Amino acid sequence: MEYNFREVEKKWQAYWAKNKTFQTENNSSKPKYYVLDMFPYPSGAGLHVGHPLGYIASDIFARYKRLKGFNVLHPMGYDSFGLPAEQYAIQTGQHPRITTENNIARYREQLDKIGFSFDWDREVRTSDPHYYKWTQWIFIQLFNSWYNPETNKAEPITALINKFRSGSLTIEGGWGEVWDTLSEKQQSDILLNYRLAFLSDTMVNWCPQLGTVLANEEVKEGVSERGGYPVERKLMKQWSLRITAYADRLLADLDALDWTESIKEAQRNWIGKSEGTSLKFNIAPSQIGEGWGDVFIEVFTTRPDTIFGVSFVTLAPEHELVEKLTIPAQKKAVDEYIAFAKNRSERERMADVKKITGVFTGSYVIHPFTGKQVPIWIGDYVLAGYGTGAVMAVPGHDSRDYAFASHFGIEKHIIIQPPVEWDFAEKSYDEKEGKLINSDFLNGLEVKAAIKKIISVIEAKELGKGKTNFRLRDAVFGRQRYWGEPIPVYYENGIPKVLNENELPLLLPEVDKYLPTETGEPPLARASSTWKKDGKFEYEYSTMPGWAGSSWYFLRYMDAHNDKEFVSKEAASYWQNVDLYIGGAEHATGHLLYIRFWTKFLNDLGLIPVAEPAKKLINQGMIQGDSRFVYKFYFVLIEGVTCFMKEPYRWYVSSDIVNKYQKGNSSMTREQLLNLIVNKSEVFQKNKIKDRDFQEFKFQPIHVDVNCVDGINLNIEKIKTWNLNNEFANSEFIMETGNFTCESEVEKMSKSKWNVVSPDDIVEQHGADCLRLYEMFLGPLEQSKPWNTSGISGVSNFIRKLWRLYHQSPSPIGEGRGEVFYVSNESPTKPELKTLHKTIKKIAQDIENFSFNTSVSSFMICVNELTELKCSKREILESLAILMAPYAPHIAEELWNKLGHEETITFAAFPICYEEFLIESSFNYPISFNGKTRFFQEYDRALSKEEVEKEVLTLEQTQKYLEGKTPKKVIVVHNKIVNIVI
RNA sequence: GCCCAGUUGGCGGAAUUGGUAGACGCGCUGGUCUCAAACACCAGUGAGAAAUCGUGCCGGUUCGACUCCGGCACUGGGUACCA
Repeated sequence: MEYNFREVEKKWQAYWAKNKTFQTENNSSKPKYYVLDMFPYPSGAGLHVGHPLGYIASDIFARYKRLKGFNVLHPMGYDSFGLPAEQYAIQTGQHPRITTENNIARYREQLDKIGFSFDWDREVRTSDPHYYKWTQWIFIQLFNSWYNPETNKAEPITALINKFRSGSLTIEGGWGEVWDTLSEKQQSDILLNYRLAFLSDTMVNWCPQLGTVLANEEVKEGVSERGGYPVERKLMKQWSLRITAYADRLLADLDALDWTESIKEAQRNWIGKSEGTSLKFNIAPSQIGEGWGDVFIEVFTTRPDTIFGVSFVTLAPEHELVEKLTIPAQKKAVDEYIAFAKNRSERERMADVKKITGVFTGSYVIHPFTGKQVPIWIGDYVLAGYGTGAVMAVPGHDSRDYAFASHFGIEKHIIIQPPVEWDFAEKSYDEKEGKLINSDFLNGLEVKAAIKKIISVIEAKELGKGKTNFRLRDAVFGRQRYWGEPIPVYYENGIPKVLNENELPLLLPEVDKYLPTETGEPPLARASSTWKKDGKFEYEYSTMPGWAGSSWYFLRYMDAHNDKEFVSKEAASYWQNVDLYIGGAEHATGHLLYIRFWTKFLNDLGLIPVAEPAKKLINQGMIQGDSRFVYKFYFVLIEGVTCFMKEPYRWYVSSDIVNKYQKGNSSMTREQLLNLIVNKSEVFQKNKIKDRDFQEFKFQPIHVDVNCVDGINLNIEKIKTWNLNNEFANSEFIMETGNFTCESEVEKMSKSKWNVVSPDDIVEQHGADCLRLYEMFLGPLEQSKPWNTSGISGVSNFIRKLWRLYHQSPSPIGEGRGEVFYVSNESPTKPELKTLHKTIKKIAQDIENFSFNTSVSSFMICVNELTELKCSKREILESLAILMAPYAPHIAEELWNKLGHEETITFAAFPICYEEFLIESSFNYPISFNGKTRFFQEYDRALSKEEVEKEVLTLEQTQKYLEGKTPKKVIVVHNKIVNIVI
């Protein structure tokens, strides 16, 4: 009987569920191993074949670790708060909870069919109140903490209050008061400057279409990552998290992580540490009016060595001194410019990065070393949020300053002699190489030495001091949306206060509509008037962003049902952190930074024993869609010619024909093309349309569902019933040969491009084991690749071949091969053992290296060889079943069962490779001449280098290639290669 | 612009430390089985008539380079004036 994957897979999935095979205990004598997948957002479209790629890889690894004797934690859950469900709710009125639950049910069904070894008893959903209670609880801890720069960690805010109270820390902001004499409001305002979760007026990314603010990571190229809506800068009172306090540690700890270099680089760039110095420029005395006091412009620069090259100073348009420094004559121009800069959206700014804009204030500063007057400009290439919002411009050695100076005709000074030829009329010299010139006391120094020297001078003269800046911004934490965790804050007399632990969770209230109120408040403001703290204080109306729940979920899996703590100390100390984390690289600077931040914070408070969430991270590549297009034929007939037909009627032309006409190889003329179409079309024939009747025509490629196409050949019957406004029902398909071919293109897999392939179809047709093996066989895990099912038959055949290996003759019972299960208890032969142990070695290596594609090949080779050897030895076949189990668990379980085992294969012992079976007595040396292999010669492995050399030179073939010459040199690498140099 | 990854037959890809380039699979070609087809099985398959040539291009190191070094091109991803 042939292998019946449908029956077998269903049977074992039911077995695993019933016996809770993958349920994991929090204590065990076995060593622990934690394998985690980035959990999915359950979208309405369901899983496509790209999703399971990482899940299959992690599942193989988890199953492998179980076979290796580890206590494996391998959970799954859902990141179930998010925009799509809410957008759907706005459109349909259906509560996002319902949509989300339906979507989760569908995801679960799809996941179950693939045979993953998840411990579903630990499932988490971020939108579940039992879960978000603890997300809120962590927020409260953030609110109640500050970052102590002395101990370099987060500490309770009460410690800070004590410092203020005792006077060991001065209260900043010119309060100069005794703490206890300050009002509650004043105290609250001061503390908000320290709390790790704080409320402040910040420039935020406001997305009007989504009606919410977005984090920097959620904005791509000036538009929202989800939906692609324009984003603008806006000053708003917002909850933020002080991630910048952790910038240094987030950067430094990257080095020790076993993550891909590209992700670490992305994080390093995002954090963007730059070391430089601050520097004061005094305002020229002539500018200073009455009552100005001690006014100066402070700039931040990483190139203090270029101080003598400064030819102007630029302020950001938002800089606080702009108004003061603008002279009356320039006021109009400056006001206009600031208005212009303000109204430019982020997208516009990015779109014309090259466009240089700015305006002169009319004022000057005094150069701190030369004493000369330096003009003050305003330019929006200077960002208010970075450094001090002011720069010293050195056009000769900074390309942005160069562009600005060139545009406005400001002088440029050359103060570094480039070590290479340089045309300063062309561009600035930005490199940190070369000797200083025209720079007074810095002359003759190399750049690096000059930087050192100037900083010491600046510090000695108290003009500024060494300073580090980060590109990383604090993370905006509030969203003006409904479907998220309520922020556990209420306002008492305008003072934000957090709830007590026993008041959690603060449940998401019911609302009549999921839209902002008429007054522009977030949807939570629609909650009933009784939704108030103690019936009187208003709650915060913002909810948390999508990344809140995912920033700590790896901890909840350790102790998913704990209603006393977010995770128990015992569970956290047993599981520590994730040993292997698999997910997409798109989370490089978002999720992966936040989860590290929260982990460090919880670690600082002593709540968990680790400071990093995941030791090893693997990024699976994206599976792209392979889209198919058909060419639609549009035409205009010349005047007077009419074509009668039932409306609507359409023509599609096979791509091979269109390409012959279009691809510029002129293998088909316009007449030939039209003739062909006219001849093949019944309608044109009936209406006696001729090629000359066409005034003009064109072909337009339109997407068709890839599921209606076999390779590139369109299934015409299928497409006619494909329900896209009945587009294809009443149509003619013009083709030359028997096949109607489509165009193809690799694009992102998306519903709108009709190139989505669901894993369900593959599982239905070929089985889960086949899907698992095929997704792995496709190529290296980390590489992106288009989905293409053309090779799936190879894997499908392999599974059948594997099955037959356990059923092959000599069977004492059945007649034909593959009829009856049969293994023999005889001792295996040497070649059989060699094949097995070679495979054990390879598979173990491959799994450890996450090279799953090559292990599938090895299995194929193994099965091919054993089939060839007609092997039916129990000793071999049992080991093979275990080897296969992580990859193709269903068939492995079935074979294991037939081999007579009552228990699941999950906890069998991974076979051990014995090298002695791999040793061969001889080696087939490749004999090469000048590095090119020409022939082979077999010698005993014990033969020495010298003996091999002697033997090779006597060979007839060697003489042939030597052509009578004496070899210059003969290299023999023992049991590797012989190379003869002529 | 900057950063990262990649470029190997018709296709997906393999080659573990510099040592047989193209494993394995798809596709294709021929054959066996069949009334026929599908399935299955067997054989062949980088190019070239051959000598030889071949891992994006140019150069280097080496007895020997897909692998190391220098330069360039292209593709994909990230980032966007961060002083």
